[in-house]
Amino acid sequence: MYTLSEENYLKAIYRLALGEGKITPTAIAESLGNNPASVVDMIRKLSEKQLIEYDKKKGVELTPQGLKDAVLIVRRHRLWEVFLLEKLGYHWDEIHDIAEELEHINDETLADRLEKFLGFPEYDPHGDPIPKANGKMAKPYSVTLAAMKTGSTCQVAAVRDTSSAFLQYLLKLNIGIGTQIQLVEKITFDNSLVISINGKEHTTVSQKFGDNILVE
Amino acid sequence: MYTLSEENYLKAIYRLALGEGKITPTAIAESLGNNPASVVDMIRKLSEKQLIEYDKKKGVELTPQGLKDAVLIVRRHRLWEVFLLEKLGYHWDEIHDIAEELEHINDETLADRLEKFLGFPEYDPHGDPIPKANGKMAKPYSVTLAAMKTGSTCQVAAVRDTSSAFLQYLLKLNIGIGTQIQLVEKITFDNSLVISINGKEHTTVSQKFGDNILVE
DNA sequence: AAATAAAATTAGACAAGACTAATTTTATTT
DNA sequence: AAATAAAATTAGTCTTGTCTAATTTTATTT
Repeated sequence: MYTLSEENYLKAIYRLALGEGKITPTAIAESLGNNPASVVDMIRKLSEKQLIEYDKKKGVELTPQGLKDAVLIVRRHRLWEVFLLEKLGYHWDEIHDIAEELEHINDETLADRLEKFLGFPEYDPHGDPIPKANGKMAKPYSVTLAAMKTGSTCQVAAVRDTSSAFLQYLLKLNIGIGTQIQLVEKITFDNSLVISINGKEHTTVSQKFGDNILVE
Repeated sequence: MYTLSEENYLKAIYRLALGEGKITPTAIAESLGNNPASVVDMIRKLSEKQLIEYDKKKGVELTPQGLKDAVLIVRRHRLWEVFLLEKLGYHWDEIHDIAEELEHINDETLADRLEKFLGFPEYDPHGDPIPKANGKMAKPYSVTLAAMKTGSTCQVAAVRDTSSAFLQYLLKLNIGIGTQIQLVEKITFDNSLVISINGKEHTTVSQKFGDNILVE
């Protein structure tokens, strides 16, 4: 299929496309930790391969083919995450980096077989929907904990940040997918959140924290 | 750990070291389908990293560290092959190339977890012994079908060639690990073998075929 | 609108790992 | 032992994907 780099660019562009606003070379560079000059080169390459279109006004956009390829990579990543957690017993803070490598293994039927073996999971261990073979997937969760009304109660549906720093912090706080959280108070000074985890003790977390928890 | 190329060289050298005779740059080049000039470069690189030693007289040898690393790659390859066959339902002619990619995924505990998940298999689907975490493994099978006495009966223990061309041929002949074969006759003209598969009809196969079947 | 800042782009360099062609070294014949 | 063949090595090139530094373009301030 494509080189490792090409796939990583496709994935980065796909992820950026989920947010709003146009996708600039600088944004891609930041997302991949690369230099913008390198990104310009790769934009040229992927454009020639008809996987993206680049227009100074509109920014970078995936073509239908590019989108299809990007979604396949995401599909593989998320399926492997389920495998690592459920079958091999990893914790959710350990699986991202390994899946980052596994996702590039390309075989006609591998993802489909893995999906079947795992029982056609809908969501990965971080709460992200797993694309089906046809590219369709459940709608991602989008409401953040920080956006909830004071006093309301919700359940953790997904995490935005999948860094092990964040996930280990959640582990320490006893928060996982499905954990019930009540938003007790918003501190107006710095938008900190006072929350109650599973009806237990009150804890204060930062706004950044609240922005990275998606609830339902 | 190492680059993809470095790992592939280590693996190739390991495989060649199982045979007899010294390991020359040319042999490595043939084994990887590379140019000898490229091999010379990599020999220099791996020597600097103390993974191999190269002496014109003795040829290439793995250092203790190089051997350890090579065995780990082989371990990962063979464990993934078991996974692909037993858990994902691939046939044995389809798994080699995928395992060739999976084997390079490096994680502290991945191979150990996979091994446990698979129930600590001793042999892979081609009959090759799977190295344990400490590097030890069962002795590989070494007696070829071609080396058997006329009239004797044996069981297929392993295959030397893991190309899908060979494995598909075996599939067509209904030969797998454990299949009983009787060596009915050796044709002296070209060393062809007349065999009886599972006590059934007689079939003639080439010497090359007989050299690639290991029996017990 | 001019000045300034930010973003995008170009030009040129570099490392890895492959190649070809030429040369040197080693091995094998005659 | 000389001639020849084979293997090993060197030298130089190429591609991929990155980088830095310099320049140009676009956006934002004042």
